[in-house]
Amino acid sequence: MSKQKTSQIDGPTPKNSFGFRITQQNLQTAKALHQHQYLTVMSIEIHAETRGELSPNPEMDPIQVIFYSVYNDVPESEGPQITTGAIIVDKTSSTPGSSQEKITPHKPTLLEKSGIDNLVISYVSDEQELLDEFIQLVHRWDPDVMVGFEIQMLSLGYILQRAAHLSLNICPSLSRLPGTKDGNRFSAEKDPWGADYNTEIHIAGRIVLNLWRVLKHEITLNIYDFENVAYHVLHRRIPLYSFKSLSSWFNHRTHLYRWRVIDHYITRVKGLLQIIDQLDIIGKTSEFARVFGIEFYDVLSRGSQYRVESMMLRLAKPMNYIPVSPSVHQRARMRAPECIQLTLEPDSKFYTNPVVVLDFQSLYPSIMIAYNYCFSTCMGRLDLLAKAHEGQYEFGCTSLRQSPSVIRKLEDDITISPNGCCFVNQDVRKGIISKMVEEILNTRIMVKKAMKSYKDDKALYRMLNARQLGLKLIANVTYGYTGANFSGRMPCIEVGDSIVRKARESLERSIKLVEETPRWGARVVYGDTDSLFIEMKGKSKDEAFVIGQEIADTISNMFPKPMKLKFEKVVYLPCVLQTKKRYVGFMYETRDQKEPVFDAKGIETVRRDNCGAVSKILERCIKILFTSKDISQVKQFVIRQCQKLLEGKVSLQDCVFAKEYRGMAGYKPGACVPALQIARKRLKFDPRSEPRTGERVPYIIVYGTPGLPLIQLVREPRDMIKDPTLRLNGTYYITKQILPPLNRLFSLLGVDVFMWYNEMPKVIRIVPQSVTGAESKKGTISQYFATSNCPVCDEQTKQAICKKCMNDPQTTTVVLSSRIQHWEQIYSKLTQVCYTCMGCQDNKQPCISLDCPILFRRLQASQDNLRGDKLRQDMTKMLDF
DNA sequence: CGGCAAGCCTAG
DNA sequence: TAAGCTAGGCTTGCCG
Repeated sequence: MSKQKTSQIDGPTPKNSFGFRITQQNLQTAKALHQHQYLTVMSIEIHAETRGELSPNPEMDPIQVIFYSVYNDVPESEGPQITTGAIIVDKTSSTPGSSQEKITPHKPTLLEKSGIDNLVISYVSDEQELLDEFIQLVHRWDPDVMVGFEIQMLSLGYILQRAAHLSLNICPSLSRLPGTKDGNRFSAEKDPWGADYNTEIHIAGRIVLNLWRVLKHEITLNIYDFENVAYHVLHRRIPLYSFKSLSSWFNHRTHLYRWRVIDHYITRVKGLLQIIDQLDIIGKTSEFARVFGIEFYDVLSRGSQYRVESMMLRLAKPMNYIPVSPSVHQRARMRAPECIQLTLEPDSKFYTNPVVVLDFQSLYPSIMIAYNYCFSTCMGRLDLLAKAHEGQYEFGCTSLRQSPSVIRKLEDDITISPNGCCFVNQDVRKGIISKMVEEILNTRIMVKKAMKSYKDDKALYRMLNARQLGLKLIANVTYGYTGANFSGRMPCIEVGDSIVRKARESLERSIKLVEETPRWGARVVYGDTDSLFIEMKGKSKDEAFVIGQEIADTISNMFPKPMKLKFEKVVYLPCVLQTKKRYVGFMYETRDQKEPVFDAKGIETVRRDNCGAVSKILERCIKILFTSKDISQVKQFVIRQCQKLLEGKVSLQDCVFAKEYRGMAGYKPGACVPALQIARKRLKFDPRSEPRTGERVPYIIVYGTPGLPLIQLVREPRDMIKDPTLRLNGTYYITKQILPPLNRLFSLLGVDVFMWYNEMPKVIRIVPQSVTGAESKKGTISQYFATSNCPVCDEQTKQAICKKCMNDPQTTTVVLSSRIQHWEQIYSKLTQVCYTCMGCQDNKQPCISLDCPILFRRLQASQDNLRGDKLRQDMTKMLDF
């Protein structure tokens, strides 16, 4: 990687300080570099022999197989690109030492179907050999990047921990510098700070990626497990098996099920590489490394301060600048910021007139350039400067001294920011940040131009896009750097505040102009930091486009270059402004666009802290409202959905919440959060199953005794499958999750959504009058489900279980639990079949529906002791239940 | 019941 | 240890 990364910087008279010259030749070189990165990426997963329901534990469970897939990015003529294989411990393996062979599977049809072919399989006789073979494998391929989906508990981490358990430190042997101790480390279990972020694996000369963590920054998902990522990135549904199933299949004495295990992990190792390729992770990261001038791994592991500094210091050094490095104390003493961005309180309502959205293009960077705001041009606050004359005065987190003669000389070359800070003009001295940001923006424009002419060249286009993106990122965080308070290495409140204040002033001026120009007939209804939402009363969409452009041009002319109010070519028609930072609309980007795009900001449709049902229903409702403008249709839809929820006829997946787990140390004592609750529960059962810090932990809400705090109703989704007595808390989902967001929106139209629900005919739910003692706790089963028949004897009763059966608890228990067991069996079969079924893929949802012919047939086939009609009957019962 | 802190996630 | 920024809305549980 280092081969390609740098040399440009020292090249002959680069066009700008970062060495980007967008020339024909340059692009060709870049292209050549990007067609092949000459990188080798190896993905690794392991299978260990687990015990019961427990997760693999390196102190107990030996590794049975190491799976790998290697992507070798070289021109094709030089060899195959992807090699996939496994090293298997087989105690029966007669050959001492390892034997390598290219196997043709003995059951071709089965295996071909599963995609198991062309595997490089080697057998070893024990774990020790497995590790040796693995080390050799690594040296044979010599991968630049080693990756596992989760490398702390599984994959590479498990291998290292297991080796450590066997008193081996194989970290150095895996590295490219086997002799050195430096740079090879991994912390097995506990980490001095208790945080998991730092338990990373370092192997000298190789980059080790914990893929799910990388993906967290790459794409926005509700849950970051392999299956969900594969679904969203690769558009493939991949089944999830428990460790228990995998272990039992692997160890089955007939070896008949082993292929499933192999298939599972091979899908995974291959999938990892496909995900990396699909998202262009390696390409993008390398490109960022080049743009920022930092190392590959640092792009992923370090913050934006590091990036800004890398770019800024490269500019500063030749100019003989040294950055200040304030102490913690100095930083803490710095003045607090006095300005905040301007966020207007929106005129909250449903807009049927067109609303035009204008925003300043890269406002903060533009201000830095236009007004030459920078550390190196700031003279400090005017009041201090005037008083200070001889002595030192406060500046940023340090102090400044200017001789009066200098101040006097500069008097005519100073601009004063709206909050009273002085900056010298750019002919006196051009600010470093200003210069840096200017070059970044210019380069970005060049790159974007180049992208247009290379649309057909996928590799080059991707690279340019990555570069363009990197530049945009860095321009936007440069302001953050000046204001970085608590962690900042070089914050300067004067600079940061001036930028914010100027931005605020600019936006205010723009608003004023719009309101003072009656011929536009426009009214500003909302604005945030750099944007204006303008209602065009009585205007058509076309007129809105014309006037919008005119406003944008007029306002842009009021400001120095490169400040520009851009008509982002967005007209909303119609739209709803809910509150600050929350709005939705049908968006038109061009005048001739026929179908609008649904665009939502901040509301529940785009937030990950509610379940799928909430965002789906809300989005549907808004769409119905926008297209039909008929509230009764919305009402009808909402009521139907509520009924489905109450009847429990809703896909479990739509009711799953997932929130980030901060780690045991990440919560205040006494914190009461679902993710923490689940983590505690899992820890009690199996320390290895604790969610990773930063992991999004899924949960659902079930029914329970009335009065219980919500936290007691939190369950993991898989509990739902294991324990059929649990029922989704339809009431909670409706009244606490679905209706409130709907109501927030529709109350703006004077509609009370809760009324719809209250008036709705509901399923009769009979709650037992008295819940007494332990017996009822155990038997929560029937307390909250809709029936007026006794589930045991089927006699009519007003209670959950009729009096007769209540008096015969033993029979009741037996009847109920055996029925539960039966249902449970069918249900687990059902979900299993459904999740692996390819039949209704276009639905993109597991149907778990009786109407699915494929499901029904498969289920019937798997339950050969069941007659079709009986099965159907049972299934109906279960689904109702 | 209202006010408040903690927690989460988003806009810009 | 290393860590861009602030505003803002919303839920939940606790306290007076």
